[in-house]
Amino acid sequence: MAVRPPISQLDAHLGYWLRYVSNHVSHAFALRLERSGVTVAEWVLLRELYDVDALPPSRIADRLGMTRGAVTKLADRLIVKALVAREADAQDRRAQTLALTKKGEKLVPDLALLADKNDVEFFGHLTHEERAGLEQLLRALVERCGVQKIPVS
Amino acid sequence: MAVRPPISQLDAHLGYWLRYVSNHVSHAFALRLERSGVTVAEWVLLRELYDVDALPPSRIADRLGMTRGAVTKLADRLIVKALVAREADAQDRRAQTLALTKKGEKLVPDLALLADKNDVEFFGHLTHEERAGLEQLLRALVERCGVQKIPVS
DNA sequence: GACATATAGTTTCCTAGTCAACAAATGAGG
DNA sequence: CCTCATTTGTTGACTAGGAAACTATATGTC
Repeated sequence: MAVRPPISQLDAHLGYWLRYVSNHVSHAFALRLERSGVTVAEWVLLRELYDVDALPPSRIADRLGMTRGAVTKLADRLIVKALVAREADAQDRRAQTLALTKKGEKLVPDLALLADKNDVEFFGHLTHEERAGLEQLLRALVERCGVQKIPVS
Repeated sequence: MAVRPPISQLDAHLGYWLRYVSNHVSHAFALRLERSGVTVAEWVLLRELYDVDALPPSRIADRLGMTRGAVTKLADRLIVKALVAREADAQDRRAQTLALTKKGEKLVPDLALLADKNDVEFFGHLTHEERAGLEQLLRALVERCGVQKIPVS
């Protein structure tokens, strides 16, 4: 084999390790959610709606960092599952609003427990200092990147 | 609005922050790669082939944590771009092998520089200790999760 | 040797996004 | 008012991946 100029290894990058761990944590969480018939993106939307009465899809698209088209389809799926309801806006006839149904409202706290458990599974063994340090470091990185969206995938 | 039972916030989870940062780092890298007409998954495959003469698709699927079907398509795209070549295995007529073309071999070091730059953009401002600590923590997490795959997306 | 089983890669169907074109409604300027 | 630009949500074409069925070849057993 021809000798090739040496270049940096994939795993020489922090971005590599970050994605590695992040993928695993998310995948494990997706598996937990699976039994409830909900995807991670769906969970995030549901969780957003839990804290407020209702949100227009466009706001959700902004917050989740998705296109409006994607939110339309995401909402469609949640409506089919009867977890979310669409309502017309009284003032602006272009606009809508999405809100949790009773069923959705009931489900979200259970899913939140799954999220808690998942975090414990992966980070529970860290010391308090390690956890705090990691969170602070990640928050600082986000700060530096400017205002950003909720990671959905 | 009905008062709802309080539950944990999305951003109370380390997994949330991890994904948040990871998504941004990867997205920024994808933008850098874009000018070379290569996706992140394609980059990872190219980088894997750089260190060896050739690999069968099944090995690649294992290493990248993708299905063999996905590797077939990924390889197809790289072949169209003339960065990778398929070769039949002499011994086993089921098997193939993927290898970099001259063009691919030439491109990979450039892409490696992009990866380096991207990592500097996001983590360059950290102290040496912070970087080392983060990497060690992430490596330890991976260790705990067992042997895993290269994160591709 | 012949047949059952396993393996390598492909293909098809499905999911979940993006992007760009679109229709309907609003709002701002003349 | 009227018109033109903007905004809201939807749609359709496309991309990238997973799951499982499929084809061809190899292997192991009787």
